[in-house]
Amino acid sequence: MPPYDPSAFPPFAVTVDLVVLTVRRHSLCALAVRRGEPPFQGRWALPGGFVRADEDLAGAAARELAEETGLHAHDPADPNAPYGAHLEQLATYGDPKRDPRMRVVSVAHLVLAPDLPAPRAGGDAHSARWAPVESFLDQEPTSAPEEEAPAPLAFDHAQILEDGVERARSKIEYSSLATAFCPQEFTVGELRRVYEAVWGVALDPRNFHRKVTGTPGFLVPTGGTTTRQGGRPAQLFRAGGATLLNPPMLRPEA
Amino acid sequence: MPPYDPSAFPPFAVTVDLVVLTVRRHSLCALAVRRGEPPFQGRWALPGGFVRADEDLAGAAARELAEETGLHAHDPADPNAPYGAHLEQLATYGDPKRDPRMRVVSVAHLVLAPDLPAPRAGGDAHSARWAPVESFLDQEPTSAPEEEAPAPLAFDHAQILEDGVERARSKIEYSSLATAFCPQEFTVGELRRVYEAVWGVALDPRNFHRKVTGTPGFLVPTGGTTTRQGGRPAQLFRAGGATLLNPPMLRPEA
DNA sequence: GCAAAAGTGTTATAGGTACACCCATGA
DNA sequence: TCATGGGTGTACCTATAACACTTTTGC
Repeated sequence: MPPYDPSAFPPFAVTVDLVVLTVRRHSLCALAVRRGEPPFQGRWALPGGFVRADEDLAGAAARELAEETGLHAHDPADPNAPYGAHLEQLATYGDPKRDPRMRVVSVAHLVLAPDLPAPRAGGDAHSARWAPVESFLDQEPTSAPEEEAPAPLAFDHAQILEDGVERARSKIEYSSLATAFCPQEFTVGELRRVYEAVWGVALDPRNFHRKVTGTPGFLVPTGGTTTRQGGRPAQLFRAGGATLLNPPMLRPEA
Repeated sequence: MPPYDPSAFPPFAVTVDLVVLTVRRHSLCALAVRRGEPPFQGRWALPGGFVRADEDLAGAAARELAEETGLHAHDPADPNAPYGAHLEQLATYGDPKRDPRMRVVSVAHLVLAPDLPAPRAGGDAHSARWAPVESFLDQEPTSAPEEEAPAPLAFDHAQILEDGVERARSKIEYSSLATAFCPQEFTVGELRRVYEAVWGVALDPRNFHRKVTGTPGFLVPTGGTTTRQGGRPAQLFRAGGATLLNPPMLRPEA
């Protein structure tokens, strides 16, 4: 690396973009915001913004998350921190032509959040929405046009979203991350519906129950029960300390 | 995102750093280069350099790899491309203070290569070396000081190397990436020694043989045999087309 | 013959799938 | 009483771990 010489390297803008996922009404949904300025004015895009001069990448992502949703991110380094959404770095996108204005490198982050109150974005409810991830990804006119399918996402955001969804799908296999989609206390059935929504499959409720309650460190019973799903009261659980599941959850094959 | 206004965002330098791993003499080794200029002059660091104005991130990583080692990266999008090292994006490091000179965001990449002829770096053999990854990571004086243990790596490169090693260790579990450490044709025993070196464990040769030859798409026999390891001649294999292994290889627990 | 590495067979056991069956609540 | 979801028991099957044993070379 050469000594400090500002003319020796080209200047870049660095942004963070957020893939914010949640499970609503049995379906995996992503947060999108409507762009107010060109390029791609009026199109949907992932939330994000410039990294400031004095903040690190995770900090910028957490700040953008709070500004766009009111969520605050959980800091895994501090287990006593208040409850918060899971945030992790996803990947970095730096094609020279990805932004027509200038050279922008975007460090994408993945956020997993429980089902939320309505999103807010600068107070304008029309400029932020949750939508099923397929509505952003299935852009070929395979079936009847649905009103759910907006124009393709701006920039390379469809690719970023697809990478984030795939990360989430694979990571809930071998980690306890699926609990990040649940409220603090949840039932085994609610957790199962998270897996079913993220993977897009049906799971056997009986084997699922045995498996998650038998995996050490995954779930700890709170002692309470709930009947909010109807039927027999279900035990309530919190996420246990384990982050890596052994044995892992197995995603059914195609 | 605000409209184009160069004063609205701080300028960053963007670099790529490379975690280049190989297996030599039954041990997982990383490539390091000696820094010629401050900061950290004379210390070992990961190879890397600035991203140019017109190249994308993977292209910059492939260029640096060729410049520092003579290796060229395999393009997974073109299976007919000539044999080459595996290259993938690892993670991005952007702490505001990670480089004392200026704000630098580094997009780290992971390279897996077969055992190589001696490294070269600008023709100066003294400025590049392979060393076991533990010699860079075990920086506490746990045992007798070895000549193998140089000063800690410059910048945050010890963290980057550790992340790269962990990525390699986990990825050979469920993908066929371990073959990237082998020459084009290799024996089951050679592949087993790769797993043993990367994981730092001993594996049962008999069960290993059954498992890798029984996993569809992992290995294809070339028909040839070799006796270069001594003992009974062993069949030679090439990497099969499969990238995801099903069932996965299981890393023995602690 | 002997050492060394390759490769096969066999057995015990853990974990998964499928599904019959019972439990506790609200309507 | 019935519908709904929660939860347990059990039989079958697949994959793995452990290890005895045979094969084919070099020396």
